[in-house]
Amino acid sequence: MKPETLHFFDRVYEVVKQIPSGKVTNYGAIARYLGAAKSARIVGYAMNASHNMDDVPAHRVVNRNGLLTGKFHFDGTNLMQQLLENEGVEVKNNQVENLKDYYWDPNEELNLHDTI
DNA sequence: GTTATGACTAAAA
DNA sequence: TTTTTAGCCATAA
Repeated sequence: MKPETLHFFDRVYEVVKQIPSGKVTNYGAIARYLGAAKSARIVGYAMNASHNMDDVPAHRVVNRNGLLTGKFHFDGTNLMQQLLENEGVEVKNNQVENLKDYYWDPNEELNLHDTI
């Protein structure tokens, strides 16, 4: 298959969609999974455009520090935090507690990229 | 076509 | 230790 034919955004969405409930990941991990380790910013940019796609759980993607950087892009003031807490993720002051415990790495969990 | 920006990250001070 | 700088590359203007 030729992933190059797909836009970067679409690949990001496919990965984000596969994040299990109650788990979170960071932009760098997704970028690395797509083969662009140093282009984490593009992943975040893709998330910004993901608002049109309801299937993309953007709230499960946080920055490397576990900080909910995209919180202000959600409708509600603390909608992103509530969504995570609703899934069992402990969030405190816009930051995920025990991030290492909730962390989900596509490179570790998704050995194959046939899903796309 | 060139410039600016960003839901980031890693390295340097 | 914390703060700043630089790199990254796809959109937008």
